[in-house]
Amino acid sequence: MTSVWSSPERPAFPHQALAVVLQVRGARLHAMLWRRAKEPFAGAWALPGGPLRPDETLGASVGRQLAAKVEVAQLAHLEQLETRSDPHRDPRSRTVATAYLGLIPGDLDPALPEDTAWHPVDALPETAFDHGSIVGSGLERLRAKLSYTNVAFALAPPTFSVAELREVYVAALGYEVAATNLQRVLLRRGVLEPTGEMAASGRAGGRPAALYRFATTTIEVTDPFAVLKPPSTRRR
Amino acid sequence: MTSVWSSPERPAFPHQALAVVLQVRGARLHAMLWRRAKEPFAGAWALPGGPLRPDETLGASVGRQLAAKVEVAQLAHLEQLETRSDPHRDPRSRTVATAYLGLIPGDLDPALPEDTAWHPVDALPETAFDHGSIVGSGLERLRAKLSYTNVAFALAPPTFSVAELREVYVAALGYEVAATNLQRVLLRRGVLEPTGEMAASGRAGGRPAALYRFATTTIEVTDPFAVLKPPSTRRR
DNA sequence: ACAAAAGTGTTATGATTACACCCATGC
DNA sequence: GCATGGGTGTAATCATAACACTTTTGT
Repeated sequence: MTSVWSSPERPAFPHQALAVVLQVRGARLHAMLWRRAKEPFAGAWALPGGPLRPDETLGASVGRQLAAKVEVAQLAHLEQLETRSDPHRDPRSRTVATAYLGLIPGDLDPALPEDTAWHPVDALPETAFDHGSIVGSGLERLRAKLSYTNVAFALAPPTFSVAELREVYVAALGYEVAATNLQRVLLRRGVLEPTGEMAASGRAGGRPAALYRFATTTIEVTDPFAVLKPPSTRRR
Repeated sequence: MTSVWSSPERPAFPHQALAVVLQVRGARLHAMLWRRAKEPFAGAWALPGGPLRPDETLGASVGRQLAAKVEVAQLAHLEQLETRSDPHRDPRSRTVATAYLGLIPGDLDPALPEDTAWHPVDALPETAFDHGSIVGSGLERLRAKLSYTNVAFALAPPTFSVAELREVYVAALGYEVAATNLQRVLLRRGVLEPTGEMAASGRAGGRPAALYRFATTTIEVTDPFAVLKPPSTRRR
């Protein structure tokens, strides 16, 4: 199945797989973008991605395209975000695009191609096509999931102190989070577990921090029912 | 822009827009499906939908295709769900499909074509393609959103007693919900407002129920931070 | 000793569940 | 009067936020 047929009855559309890749760098959340050399949007920044091939799924396609920019193994999480279909989103010709959200742990510093760079999500440069608003969707999704799932495992290093984890949350959420409470919430939910090891205390002294890790490195819902919980089963 | 070009560099794919349309009927949540007459999957039940046209968005396409089955004005809510891209999801030839979730208020009983019928989501008949699992995704999305948004407006009649609303929640969530608490949660959040009117009391007597309506008929997040709320701004 | 950083104890707050009880209506 | 629902009052539970205080380290 290397070719796909089309007819007036079943029109066909070029399809792009795009990725919003996010990473916390220097206490700020950044998105990976590459600078377009050619028109349209020459000089503007675009999401990594490219055409879907005849024999791959969108997920596989995103992985493949991303491999041109970073080592894909470094992506700790990848999920489908949304599909954009405005007929004029690409001025050249109609293209449908499905965006994914990818997350990279903060301890990695993947080598990037010449044209590719990290940009703080709260100060994006001029973006190409509808990519700016797609980054917005990715951000929104990440923020929502940080609060009721364990996704933070995909942004944090493998092992970390609560203070470091707090930085990740603050960078991603964009507001202050108290380390004390963060620790307790995540421990009670069983999201974090102590490694038993300690971090060296800083240059200025201070009690050395205990190191933690995420109990799971697969996304899981940790706070299932925001409300309207099913009736409690226990009798008293 | 009535035609779309394709090349080995930019392969094109037929694209379907599908809809998971849900409604509470007789205290059970149902999905709208039509019975396929032709192969493949002759006799199996499929989601309404069809090919994306060259000049429409996916959202518009879903609306148009759905119009062939129900009066679209009856859909109180429609949102994009996900895009399926398995190369073999359609055995005839590769097709990408984007599914939407549509909700119809319980007081309506739209006329359906001959081949189309409602099926309880907890007892679906044999389904075509990957449509069964797409219904599953829709259900999951609905259940999650019932708990932190006001989506229930799209399943409930315009005006209702708390007991009726409770039925909607029970049918959609699949577990018991106490009317007392449901009322208080939704009132406190400002999701419901009293109409001032009363329902006639039933044949067997009983206190007449007060009628309520949803304050908004647009989806809104009503329980924003499951946890990790931003610090409170008020000083004490 | 003292400053710095981490972590624990403790209280307050707020939302929600559970459940007893009171209210309004038809027969 | 009494059965049938509907609605309110209230206590118990639980998760979280806030903050004081203790612990452990470097200088």
